[in-house]
Amino acid sequence: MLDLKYIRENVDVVRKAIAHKREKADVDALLDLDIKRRTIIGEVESARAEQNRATLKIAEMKKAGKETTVAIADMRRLAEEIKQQDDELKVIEDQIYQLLIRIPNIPHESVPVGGEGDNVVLKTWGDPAADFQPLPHYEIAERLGIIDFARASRMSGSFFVSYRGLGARLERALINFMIELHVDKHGYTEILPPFVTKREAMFGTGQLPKLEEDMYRCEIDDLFLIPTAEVPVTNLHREEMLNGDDLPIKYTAYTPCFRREAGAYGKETRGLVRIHQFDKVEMVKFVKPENSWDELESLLQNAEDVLQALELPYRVLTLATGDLSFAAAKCYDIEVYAKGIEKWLEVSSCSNFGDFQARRANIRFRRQRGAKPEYVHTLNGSGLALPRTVIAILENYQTDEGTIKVPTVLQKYMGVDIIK
RNA sequence: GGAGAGGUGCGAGAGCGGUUGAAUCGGGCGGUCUCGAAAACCGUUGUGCCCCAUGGGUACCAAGGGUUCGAAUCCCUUCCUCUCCGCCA
Repeated sequence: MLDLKYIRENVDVVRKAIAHKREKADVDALLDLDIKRRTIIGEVESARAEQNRATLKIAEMKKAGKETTVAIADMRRLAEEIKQQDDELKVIEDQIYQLLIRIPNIPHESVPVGGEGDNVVLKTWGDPAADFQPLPHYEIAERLGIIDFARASRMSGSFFVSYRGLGARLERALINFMIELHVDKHGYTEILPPFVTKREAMFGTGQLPKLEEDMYRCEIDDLFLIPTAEVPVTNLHREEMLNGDDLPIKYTAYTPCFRREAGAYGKETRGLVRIHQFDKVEMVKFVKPENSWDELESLLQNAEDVLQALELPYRVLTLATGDLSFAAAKCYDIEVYAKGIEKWLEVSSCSNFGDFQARRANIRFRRQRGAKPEYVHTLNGSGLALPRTVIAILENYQTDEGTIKVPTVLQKYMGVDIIK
């Protein structure tokens, strides 16, 4: 959410941001309502001031034993008026809020303007070339009996999977490896949060109101299954005043993620590429405003470190404005190369949200005791999403005998050096 | 699931429906004293919004409604915390 005052004073910047992000938001209506709002506030508040004065006078009159019925009758009328204006104000403020929460964050100046085709490849690491054509992961996994697509679909529907034997073990190995890397080497604190949150939490990080259709929801309790650990972990500090000395706060968390992927069924989603439930290790940071751009770079580096340790080829993209998510000011995508299906697959998005989420979730800090509260900046990035990492391992570490070598860093977790 | 208790400022904690933005204590900050420190004493110590803006106004005592001329204080709803009983991984 942007600051209303900021919008009022920077209309053009906001308009441009909306256009570049290919969002729809009615700035004119917002400004209109803002003017109305301020007019009414002026009226209501002077009426209140009068009411407050009168009310003191009545108290004095009573104390002095004077007759107050006339004064009270007058006040009754005034109170009625105030109530009416107040109701009107409330309607307007609600309308303003509804418009406000639909205005996207403003892209950073370094973000290329355009759509998906304008994403910029920032760098490529490792070698995507293969010396033989490996099988797609879904075939090799099926053959080795480490992922069971058919039975998972039978009980839960399509796009759910069940890992088995060393497949399940590989999943756990990756989770442990990533968490330990971020905790031991990158200085993050591990969090194991709830996997279900309330509506307000989804609002805080910006999933709602836009993405309601993309989430699983427990109707009776109005609770949502998290689509990413970003939601519970960022919301840990919702409505809090943090101590400036404690910043930056860096959390990493493993959670399963649930996404309905409504309307996303297509032919490019075979196997593990797009599933309704997947595991992910996430990194979340709360930082001082002046540091957030540096923190974005180190966040990206932390995510890259995972792929480098796994020795998987990848590239980094700077997303163009049109591809940027609603709440992000800037975002890097990391895509791992899968040699079997011959595709670059997104395994991480590292974003700086500036104060956009913090304002919405009301996460602030004070530099020192007694200093003015300021909004923190929040960032998050996957480190990494598991299924596509598994795809890359199954395809890139495949041998021409149809076995899978276990990446060196995972061997101590797997207990074996080959899956056969 | 059943029965209770409670949610007040940075913390603890008070608050007959009318100078309560909120007593008191503690903490923080500033000062006096001191060679320095401690102690003691004095002062100070919230956020948002609006405006004819070095000032004025208004709102906020979990959240939202209601009663009233006037609500932290009374009523209703919701959320959260705690205790006891039951049930359960």
